[in-house]
Amino acid sequence: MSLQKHLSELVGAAFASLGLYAEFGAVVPSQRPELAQFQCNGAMAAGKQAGTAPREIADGVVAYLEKEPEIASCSVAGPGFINIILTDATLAEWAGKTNQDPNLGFASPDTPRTVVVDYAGPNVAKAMHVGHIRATIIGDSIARLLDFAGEKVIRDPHFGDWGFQMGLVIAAIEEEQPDLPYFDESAVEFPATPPVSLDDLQRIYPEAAARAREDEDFQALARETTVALQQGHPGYLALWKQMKAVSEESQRADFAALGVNFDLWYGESDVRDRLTPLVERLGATEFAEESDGALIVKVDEADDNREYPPLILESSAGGYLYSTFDLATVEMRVEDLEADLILYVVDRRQSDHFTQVFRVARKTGIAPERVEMEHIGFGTMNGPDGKPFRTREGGVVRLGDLISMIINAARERLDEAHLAEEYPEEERQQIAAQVGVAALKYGDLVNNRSSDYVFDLDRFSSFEGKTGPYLQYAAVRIKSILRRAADLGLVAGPILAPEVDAERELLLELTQFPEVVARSIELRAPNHIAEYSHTVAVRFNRFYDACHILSEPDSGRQTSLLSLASWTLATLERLLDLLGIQVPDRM
RNA sequence: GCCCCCGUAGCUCAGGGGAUAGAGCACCGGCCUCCGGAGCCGGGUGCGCAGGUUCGAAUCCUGCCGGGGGCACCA
Repeated sequence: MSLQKHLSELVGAAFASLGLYAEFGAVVPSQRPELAQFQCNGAMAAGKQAGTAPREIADGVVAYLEKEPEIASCSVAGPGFINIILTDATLAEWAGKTNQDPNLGFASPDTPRTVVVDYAGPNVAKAMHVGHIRATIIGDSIARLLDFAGEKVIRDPHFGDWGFQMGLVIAAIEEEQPDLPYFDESAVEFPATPPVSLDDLQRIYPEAAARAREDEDFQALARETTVALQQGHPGYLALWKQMKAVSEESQRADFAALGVNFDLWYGESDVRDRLTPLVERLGATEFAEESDGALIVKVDEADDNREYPPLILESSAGGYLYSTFDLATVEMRVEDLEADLILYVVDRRQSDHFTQVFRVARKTGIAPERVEMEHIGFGTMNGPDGKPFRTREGGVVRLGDLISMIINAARERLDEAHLAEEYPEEERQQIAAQVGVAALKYGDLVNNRSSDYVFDLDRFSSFEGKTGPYLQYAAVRIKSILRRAADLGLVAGPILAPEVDAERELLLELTQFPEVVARSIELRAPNHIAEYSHTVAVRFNRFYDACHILSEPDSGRQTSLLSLASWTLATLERLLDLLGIQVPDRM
């Protein structure tokens, strides 16, 4: 139970004592900190419903609350705002309860759900690029949030490895090097090493894609190649496996650099055995029909204000496209993984695609009613010019390059600031990596996920302002105090009633942790965590300035302040962990 | 053409139907016998425009203007 929930129940009881719904008692942090700590706005709504003057109701609530020992003062303001200030003893009591709780006051659900988080979405045949950064970072944070909240989380990168892009690349390679054994119908053995490097693929794929747009013959060839692969052509399959291995190697490196892990390592191809049976089954239902040589399912619904394109089950060439992969993947996640909720952390430009998939999955029974599916869309990462982030030459920036870029920037900032100068080189580089990744992740996650944002290397890697490095620095400073305190033999003690404003405000801020986490999960919005972590750091810095722990003469108070500092650190580290950011021990 | 998203301070961005709309940067001024000053304190005439709903709107609805995106065999 959080302090805010506890208060809401208390105020709810006050409303109930007046014969009104307890729900009106919902309490939120005060918007006017100089007036109160918490406020309840329920009197206005209650007044309207009961046909009574809001202030009259508020007066009644206040009269009830004034008798509560936890409440120091309580008053009505404006049209019927109820302002509440708690006694310092109550704050200390709640601090004591939350401080030692590993979940920092957050209560897990009674019945965890199985949640599949589908994010990152790398493609075979190319290295990850900036377009994957948000999917990876946001998806990872959402998975961490759900995991912290006690859900059973299954992280799945969902490789794009079975579609038309594979046919394109294979067809292009076949044309370039037709003598390779993969293309020899009679071959039964294939080379152990791939005929192409990742750099080759980086070149071949865009070229082939561009050519297919203009060259109808090549396009048809690539489609046929895709179908052949999907139908199990041995040579194509062997080549495909090798290309997959080549790109996975670089993708694993990128994920490792970002500190992102998955529970599964599945792609479209992992449901390939489900494709034909699924299409045959749906093809026999009233939902499917033939159109322009393709097998489609219409997805329009009665109260739509627009027309949707149909979902394509099977292309006119006889191959399967990503909608079919996604449907089969839903089926797999429902049947094999027993998912209750599937989250797709994918660029919001694909919202029509997910509308199609969700509707078809629902109406064909692939996704039973109990299974929820959500598209968690996000906006684009732009460059300083406001257009999608590119290299100076106008090319696509590889994710690995972006990561190196920001780690180098972090290293430069550390050197400039003469931080970590006396540490071993290995540790300095390790710190630079942690700081760089923090800069990248925080710079992304602090934005509302559905809006576009501007990637600014210098700003993100700065130690000043609302940045990842600033938060790491704040946490490191607390660690430093705790280390020094330990050296002096000081042990954290019970949290006493706060005496100064900065101390009280920090304490109050820390009690908001459960609400912020809950809201962040509900909205699938890590930016609330990011904003809150900054607020906590700012509150701590004020406290740090106002309360000097190590020189505090009163030992009871000193150990209380120490506890507050360690509670802050625990909160900050947890918040940053939810964003996928690590805090070095020193920097 | 139809549909979706966005428009908030000089800049980059938050903002949950509630009071006086916030943060960071930048700029100006203070604070170092003290735990890491990469800190703290102070400095602000901003919700694209016009209507509507509501006791109350940046938030919900309608229209307009401006920007971005999407519209079946790519993912």
